Amino acid sequence: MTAPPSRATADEQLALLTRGVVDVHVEAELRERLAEGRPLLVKAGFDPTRPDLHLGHVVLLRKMRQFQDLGHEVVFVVGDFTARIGDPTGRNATRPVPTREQIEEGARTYAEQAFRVLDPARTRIEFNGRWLDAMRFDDVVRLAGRYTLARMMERDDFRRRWQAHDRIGLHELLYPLAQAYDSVVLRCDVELGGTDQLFNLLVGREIMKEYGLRPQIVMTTPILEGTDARWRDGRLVGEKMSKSLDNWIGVVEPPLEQFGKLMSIGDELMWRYYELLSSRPLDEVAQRRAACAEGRLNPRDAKLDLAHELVACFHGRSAADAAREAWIAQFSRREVPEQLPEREVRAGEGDRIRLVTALAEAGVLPSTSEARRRVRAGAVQVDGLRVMDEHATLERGRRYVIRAGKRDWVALTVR
RNA sequence: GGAGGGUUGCCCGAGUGGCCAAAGGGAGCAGACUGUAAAUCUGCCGGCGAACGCCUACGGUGGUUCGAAUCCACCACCCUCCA
Repeated sequence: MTAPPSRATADEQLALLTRGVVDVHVEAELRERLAEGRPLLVKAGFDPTRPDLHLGHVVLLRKMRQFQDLGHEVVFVVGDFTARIGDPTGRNATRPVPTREQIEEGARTYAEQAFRVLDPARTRIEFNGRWLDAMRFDDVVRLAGRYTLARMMERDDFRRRWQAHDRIGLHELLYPLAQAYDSVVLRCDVELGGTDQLFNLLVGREIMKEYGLRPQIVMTTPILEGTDARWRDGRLVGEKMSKSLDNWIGVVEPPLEQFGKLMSIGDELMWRYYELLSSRPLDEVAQRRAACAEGRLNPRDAKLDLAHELVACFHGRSAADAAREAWIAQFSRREVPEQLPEREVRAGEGDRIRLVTALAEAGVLPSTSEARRRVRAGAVQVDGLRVMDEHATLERGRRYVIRAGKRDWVALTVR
């Protein structure tokens, strides 16, 4: 991570903090506050119903970490209140409301993951239910009176739905206010969020002014593209990273898993990840990119460095070293992986078992049909020899090393 | 309250009584090539079975029929128009 230039000037800090940031409202105010030389209170909110942090969240967490390294204090606000009230978009109305225990559990694992990036010593965790639960209806009405419908309808999402005559629940108008109120209670200097949060963050500014406070500075970070983003017509095209789209890399996934996923992203996406996730200086990234374009640097090697840096961030340097070595051995040199899952299956009649049955029973592949397909496709090797016969059998008492596809390996003993 | 349209496999979407495990596309998987990148080509793409085949599947339930994704009834949900 970034080394703490403890005595950085306001301008030096500003340069660092605005890297990879889409919007700053208002930059002059940020410089002003940095110049005050005191630790600023920096807030970011998280939804505790999705307790799996991935690289998309890391973009924001890294920005928070930068603030910490410069001596500022970060508040990690868990939106437990919002989670209990329900889904703000009203889209999945049937989604079960999580229990208190689930939310607390989610928040706990959330923090645990976040601390792979954040500095625990400079992080405060707050549940917004602490103050929102205590509000009475008249408090809410008074809060609502501080904002207007016209301003609320400036939000893209609301305006579009209004024009399309789609349903907009009145409670939805309250969510931005609740989030803004968090800032009032905490007296934030800065609030961070993804670009999709811009509107809500700006409401925070307005409401703070209404309460006679200095408005928070708002900074937004880009939404990270998922691992399946591709280069089309001269630009990067892809959905945002999310677990449900299965284009994610989790913060707590095993090192080799992370390493492998990073190595299989497209080249263009690599530069995006370099920019938003790496702590290498931007001009160095630019140099590497140019070197790749001119053929002086193999993009694969640039990707190896990126994967190593990120895995080291989440799991430590030695785990990253091991992951890199294992990856090169298995996928570049095509060797048998060092750590094979050991499985056992029972032989049937004649002291034998069919290969396809064994693969399914051992849980290597989801079904014998899938195993059959792979065998027919020539994807299966037993002890280094390709097996194309779907009727092939294995013998009792032996241990086989089986490859059932690019990444499905097993050491299988027949009992 | 009235009229009409829709609900198909992971997604989109064709299919209006047997030839439908269901066209086509996308995604995905595997193989070749390679840098486990992209692009490209090939194959696969519900489950079980050595195999003839069997089972499950076209919103839900029930019915008509030798036979239904396709026809009928009721129910649920979504959309459009009228009031």
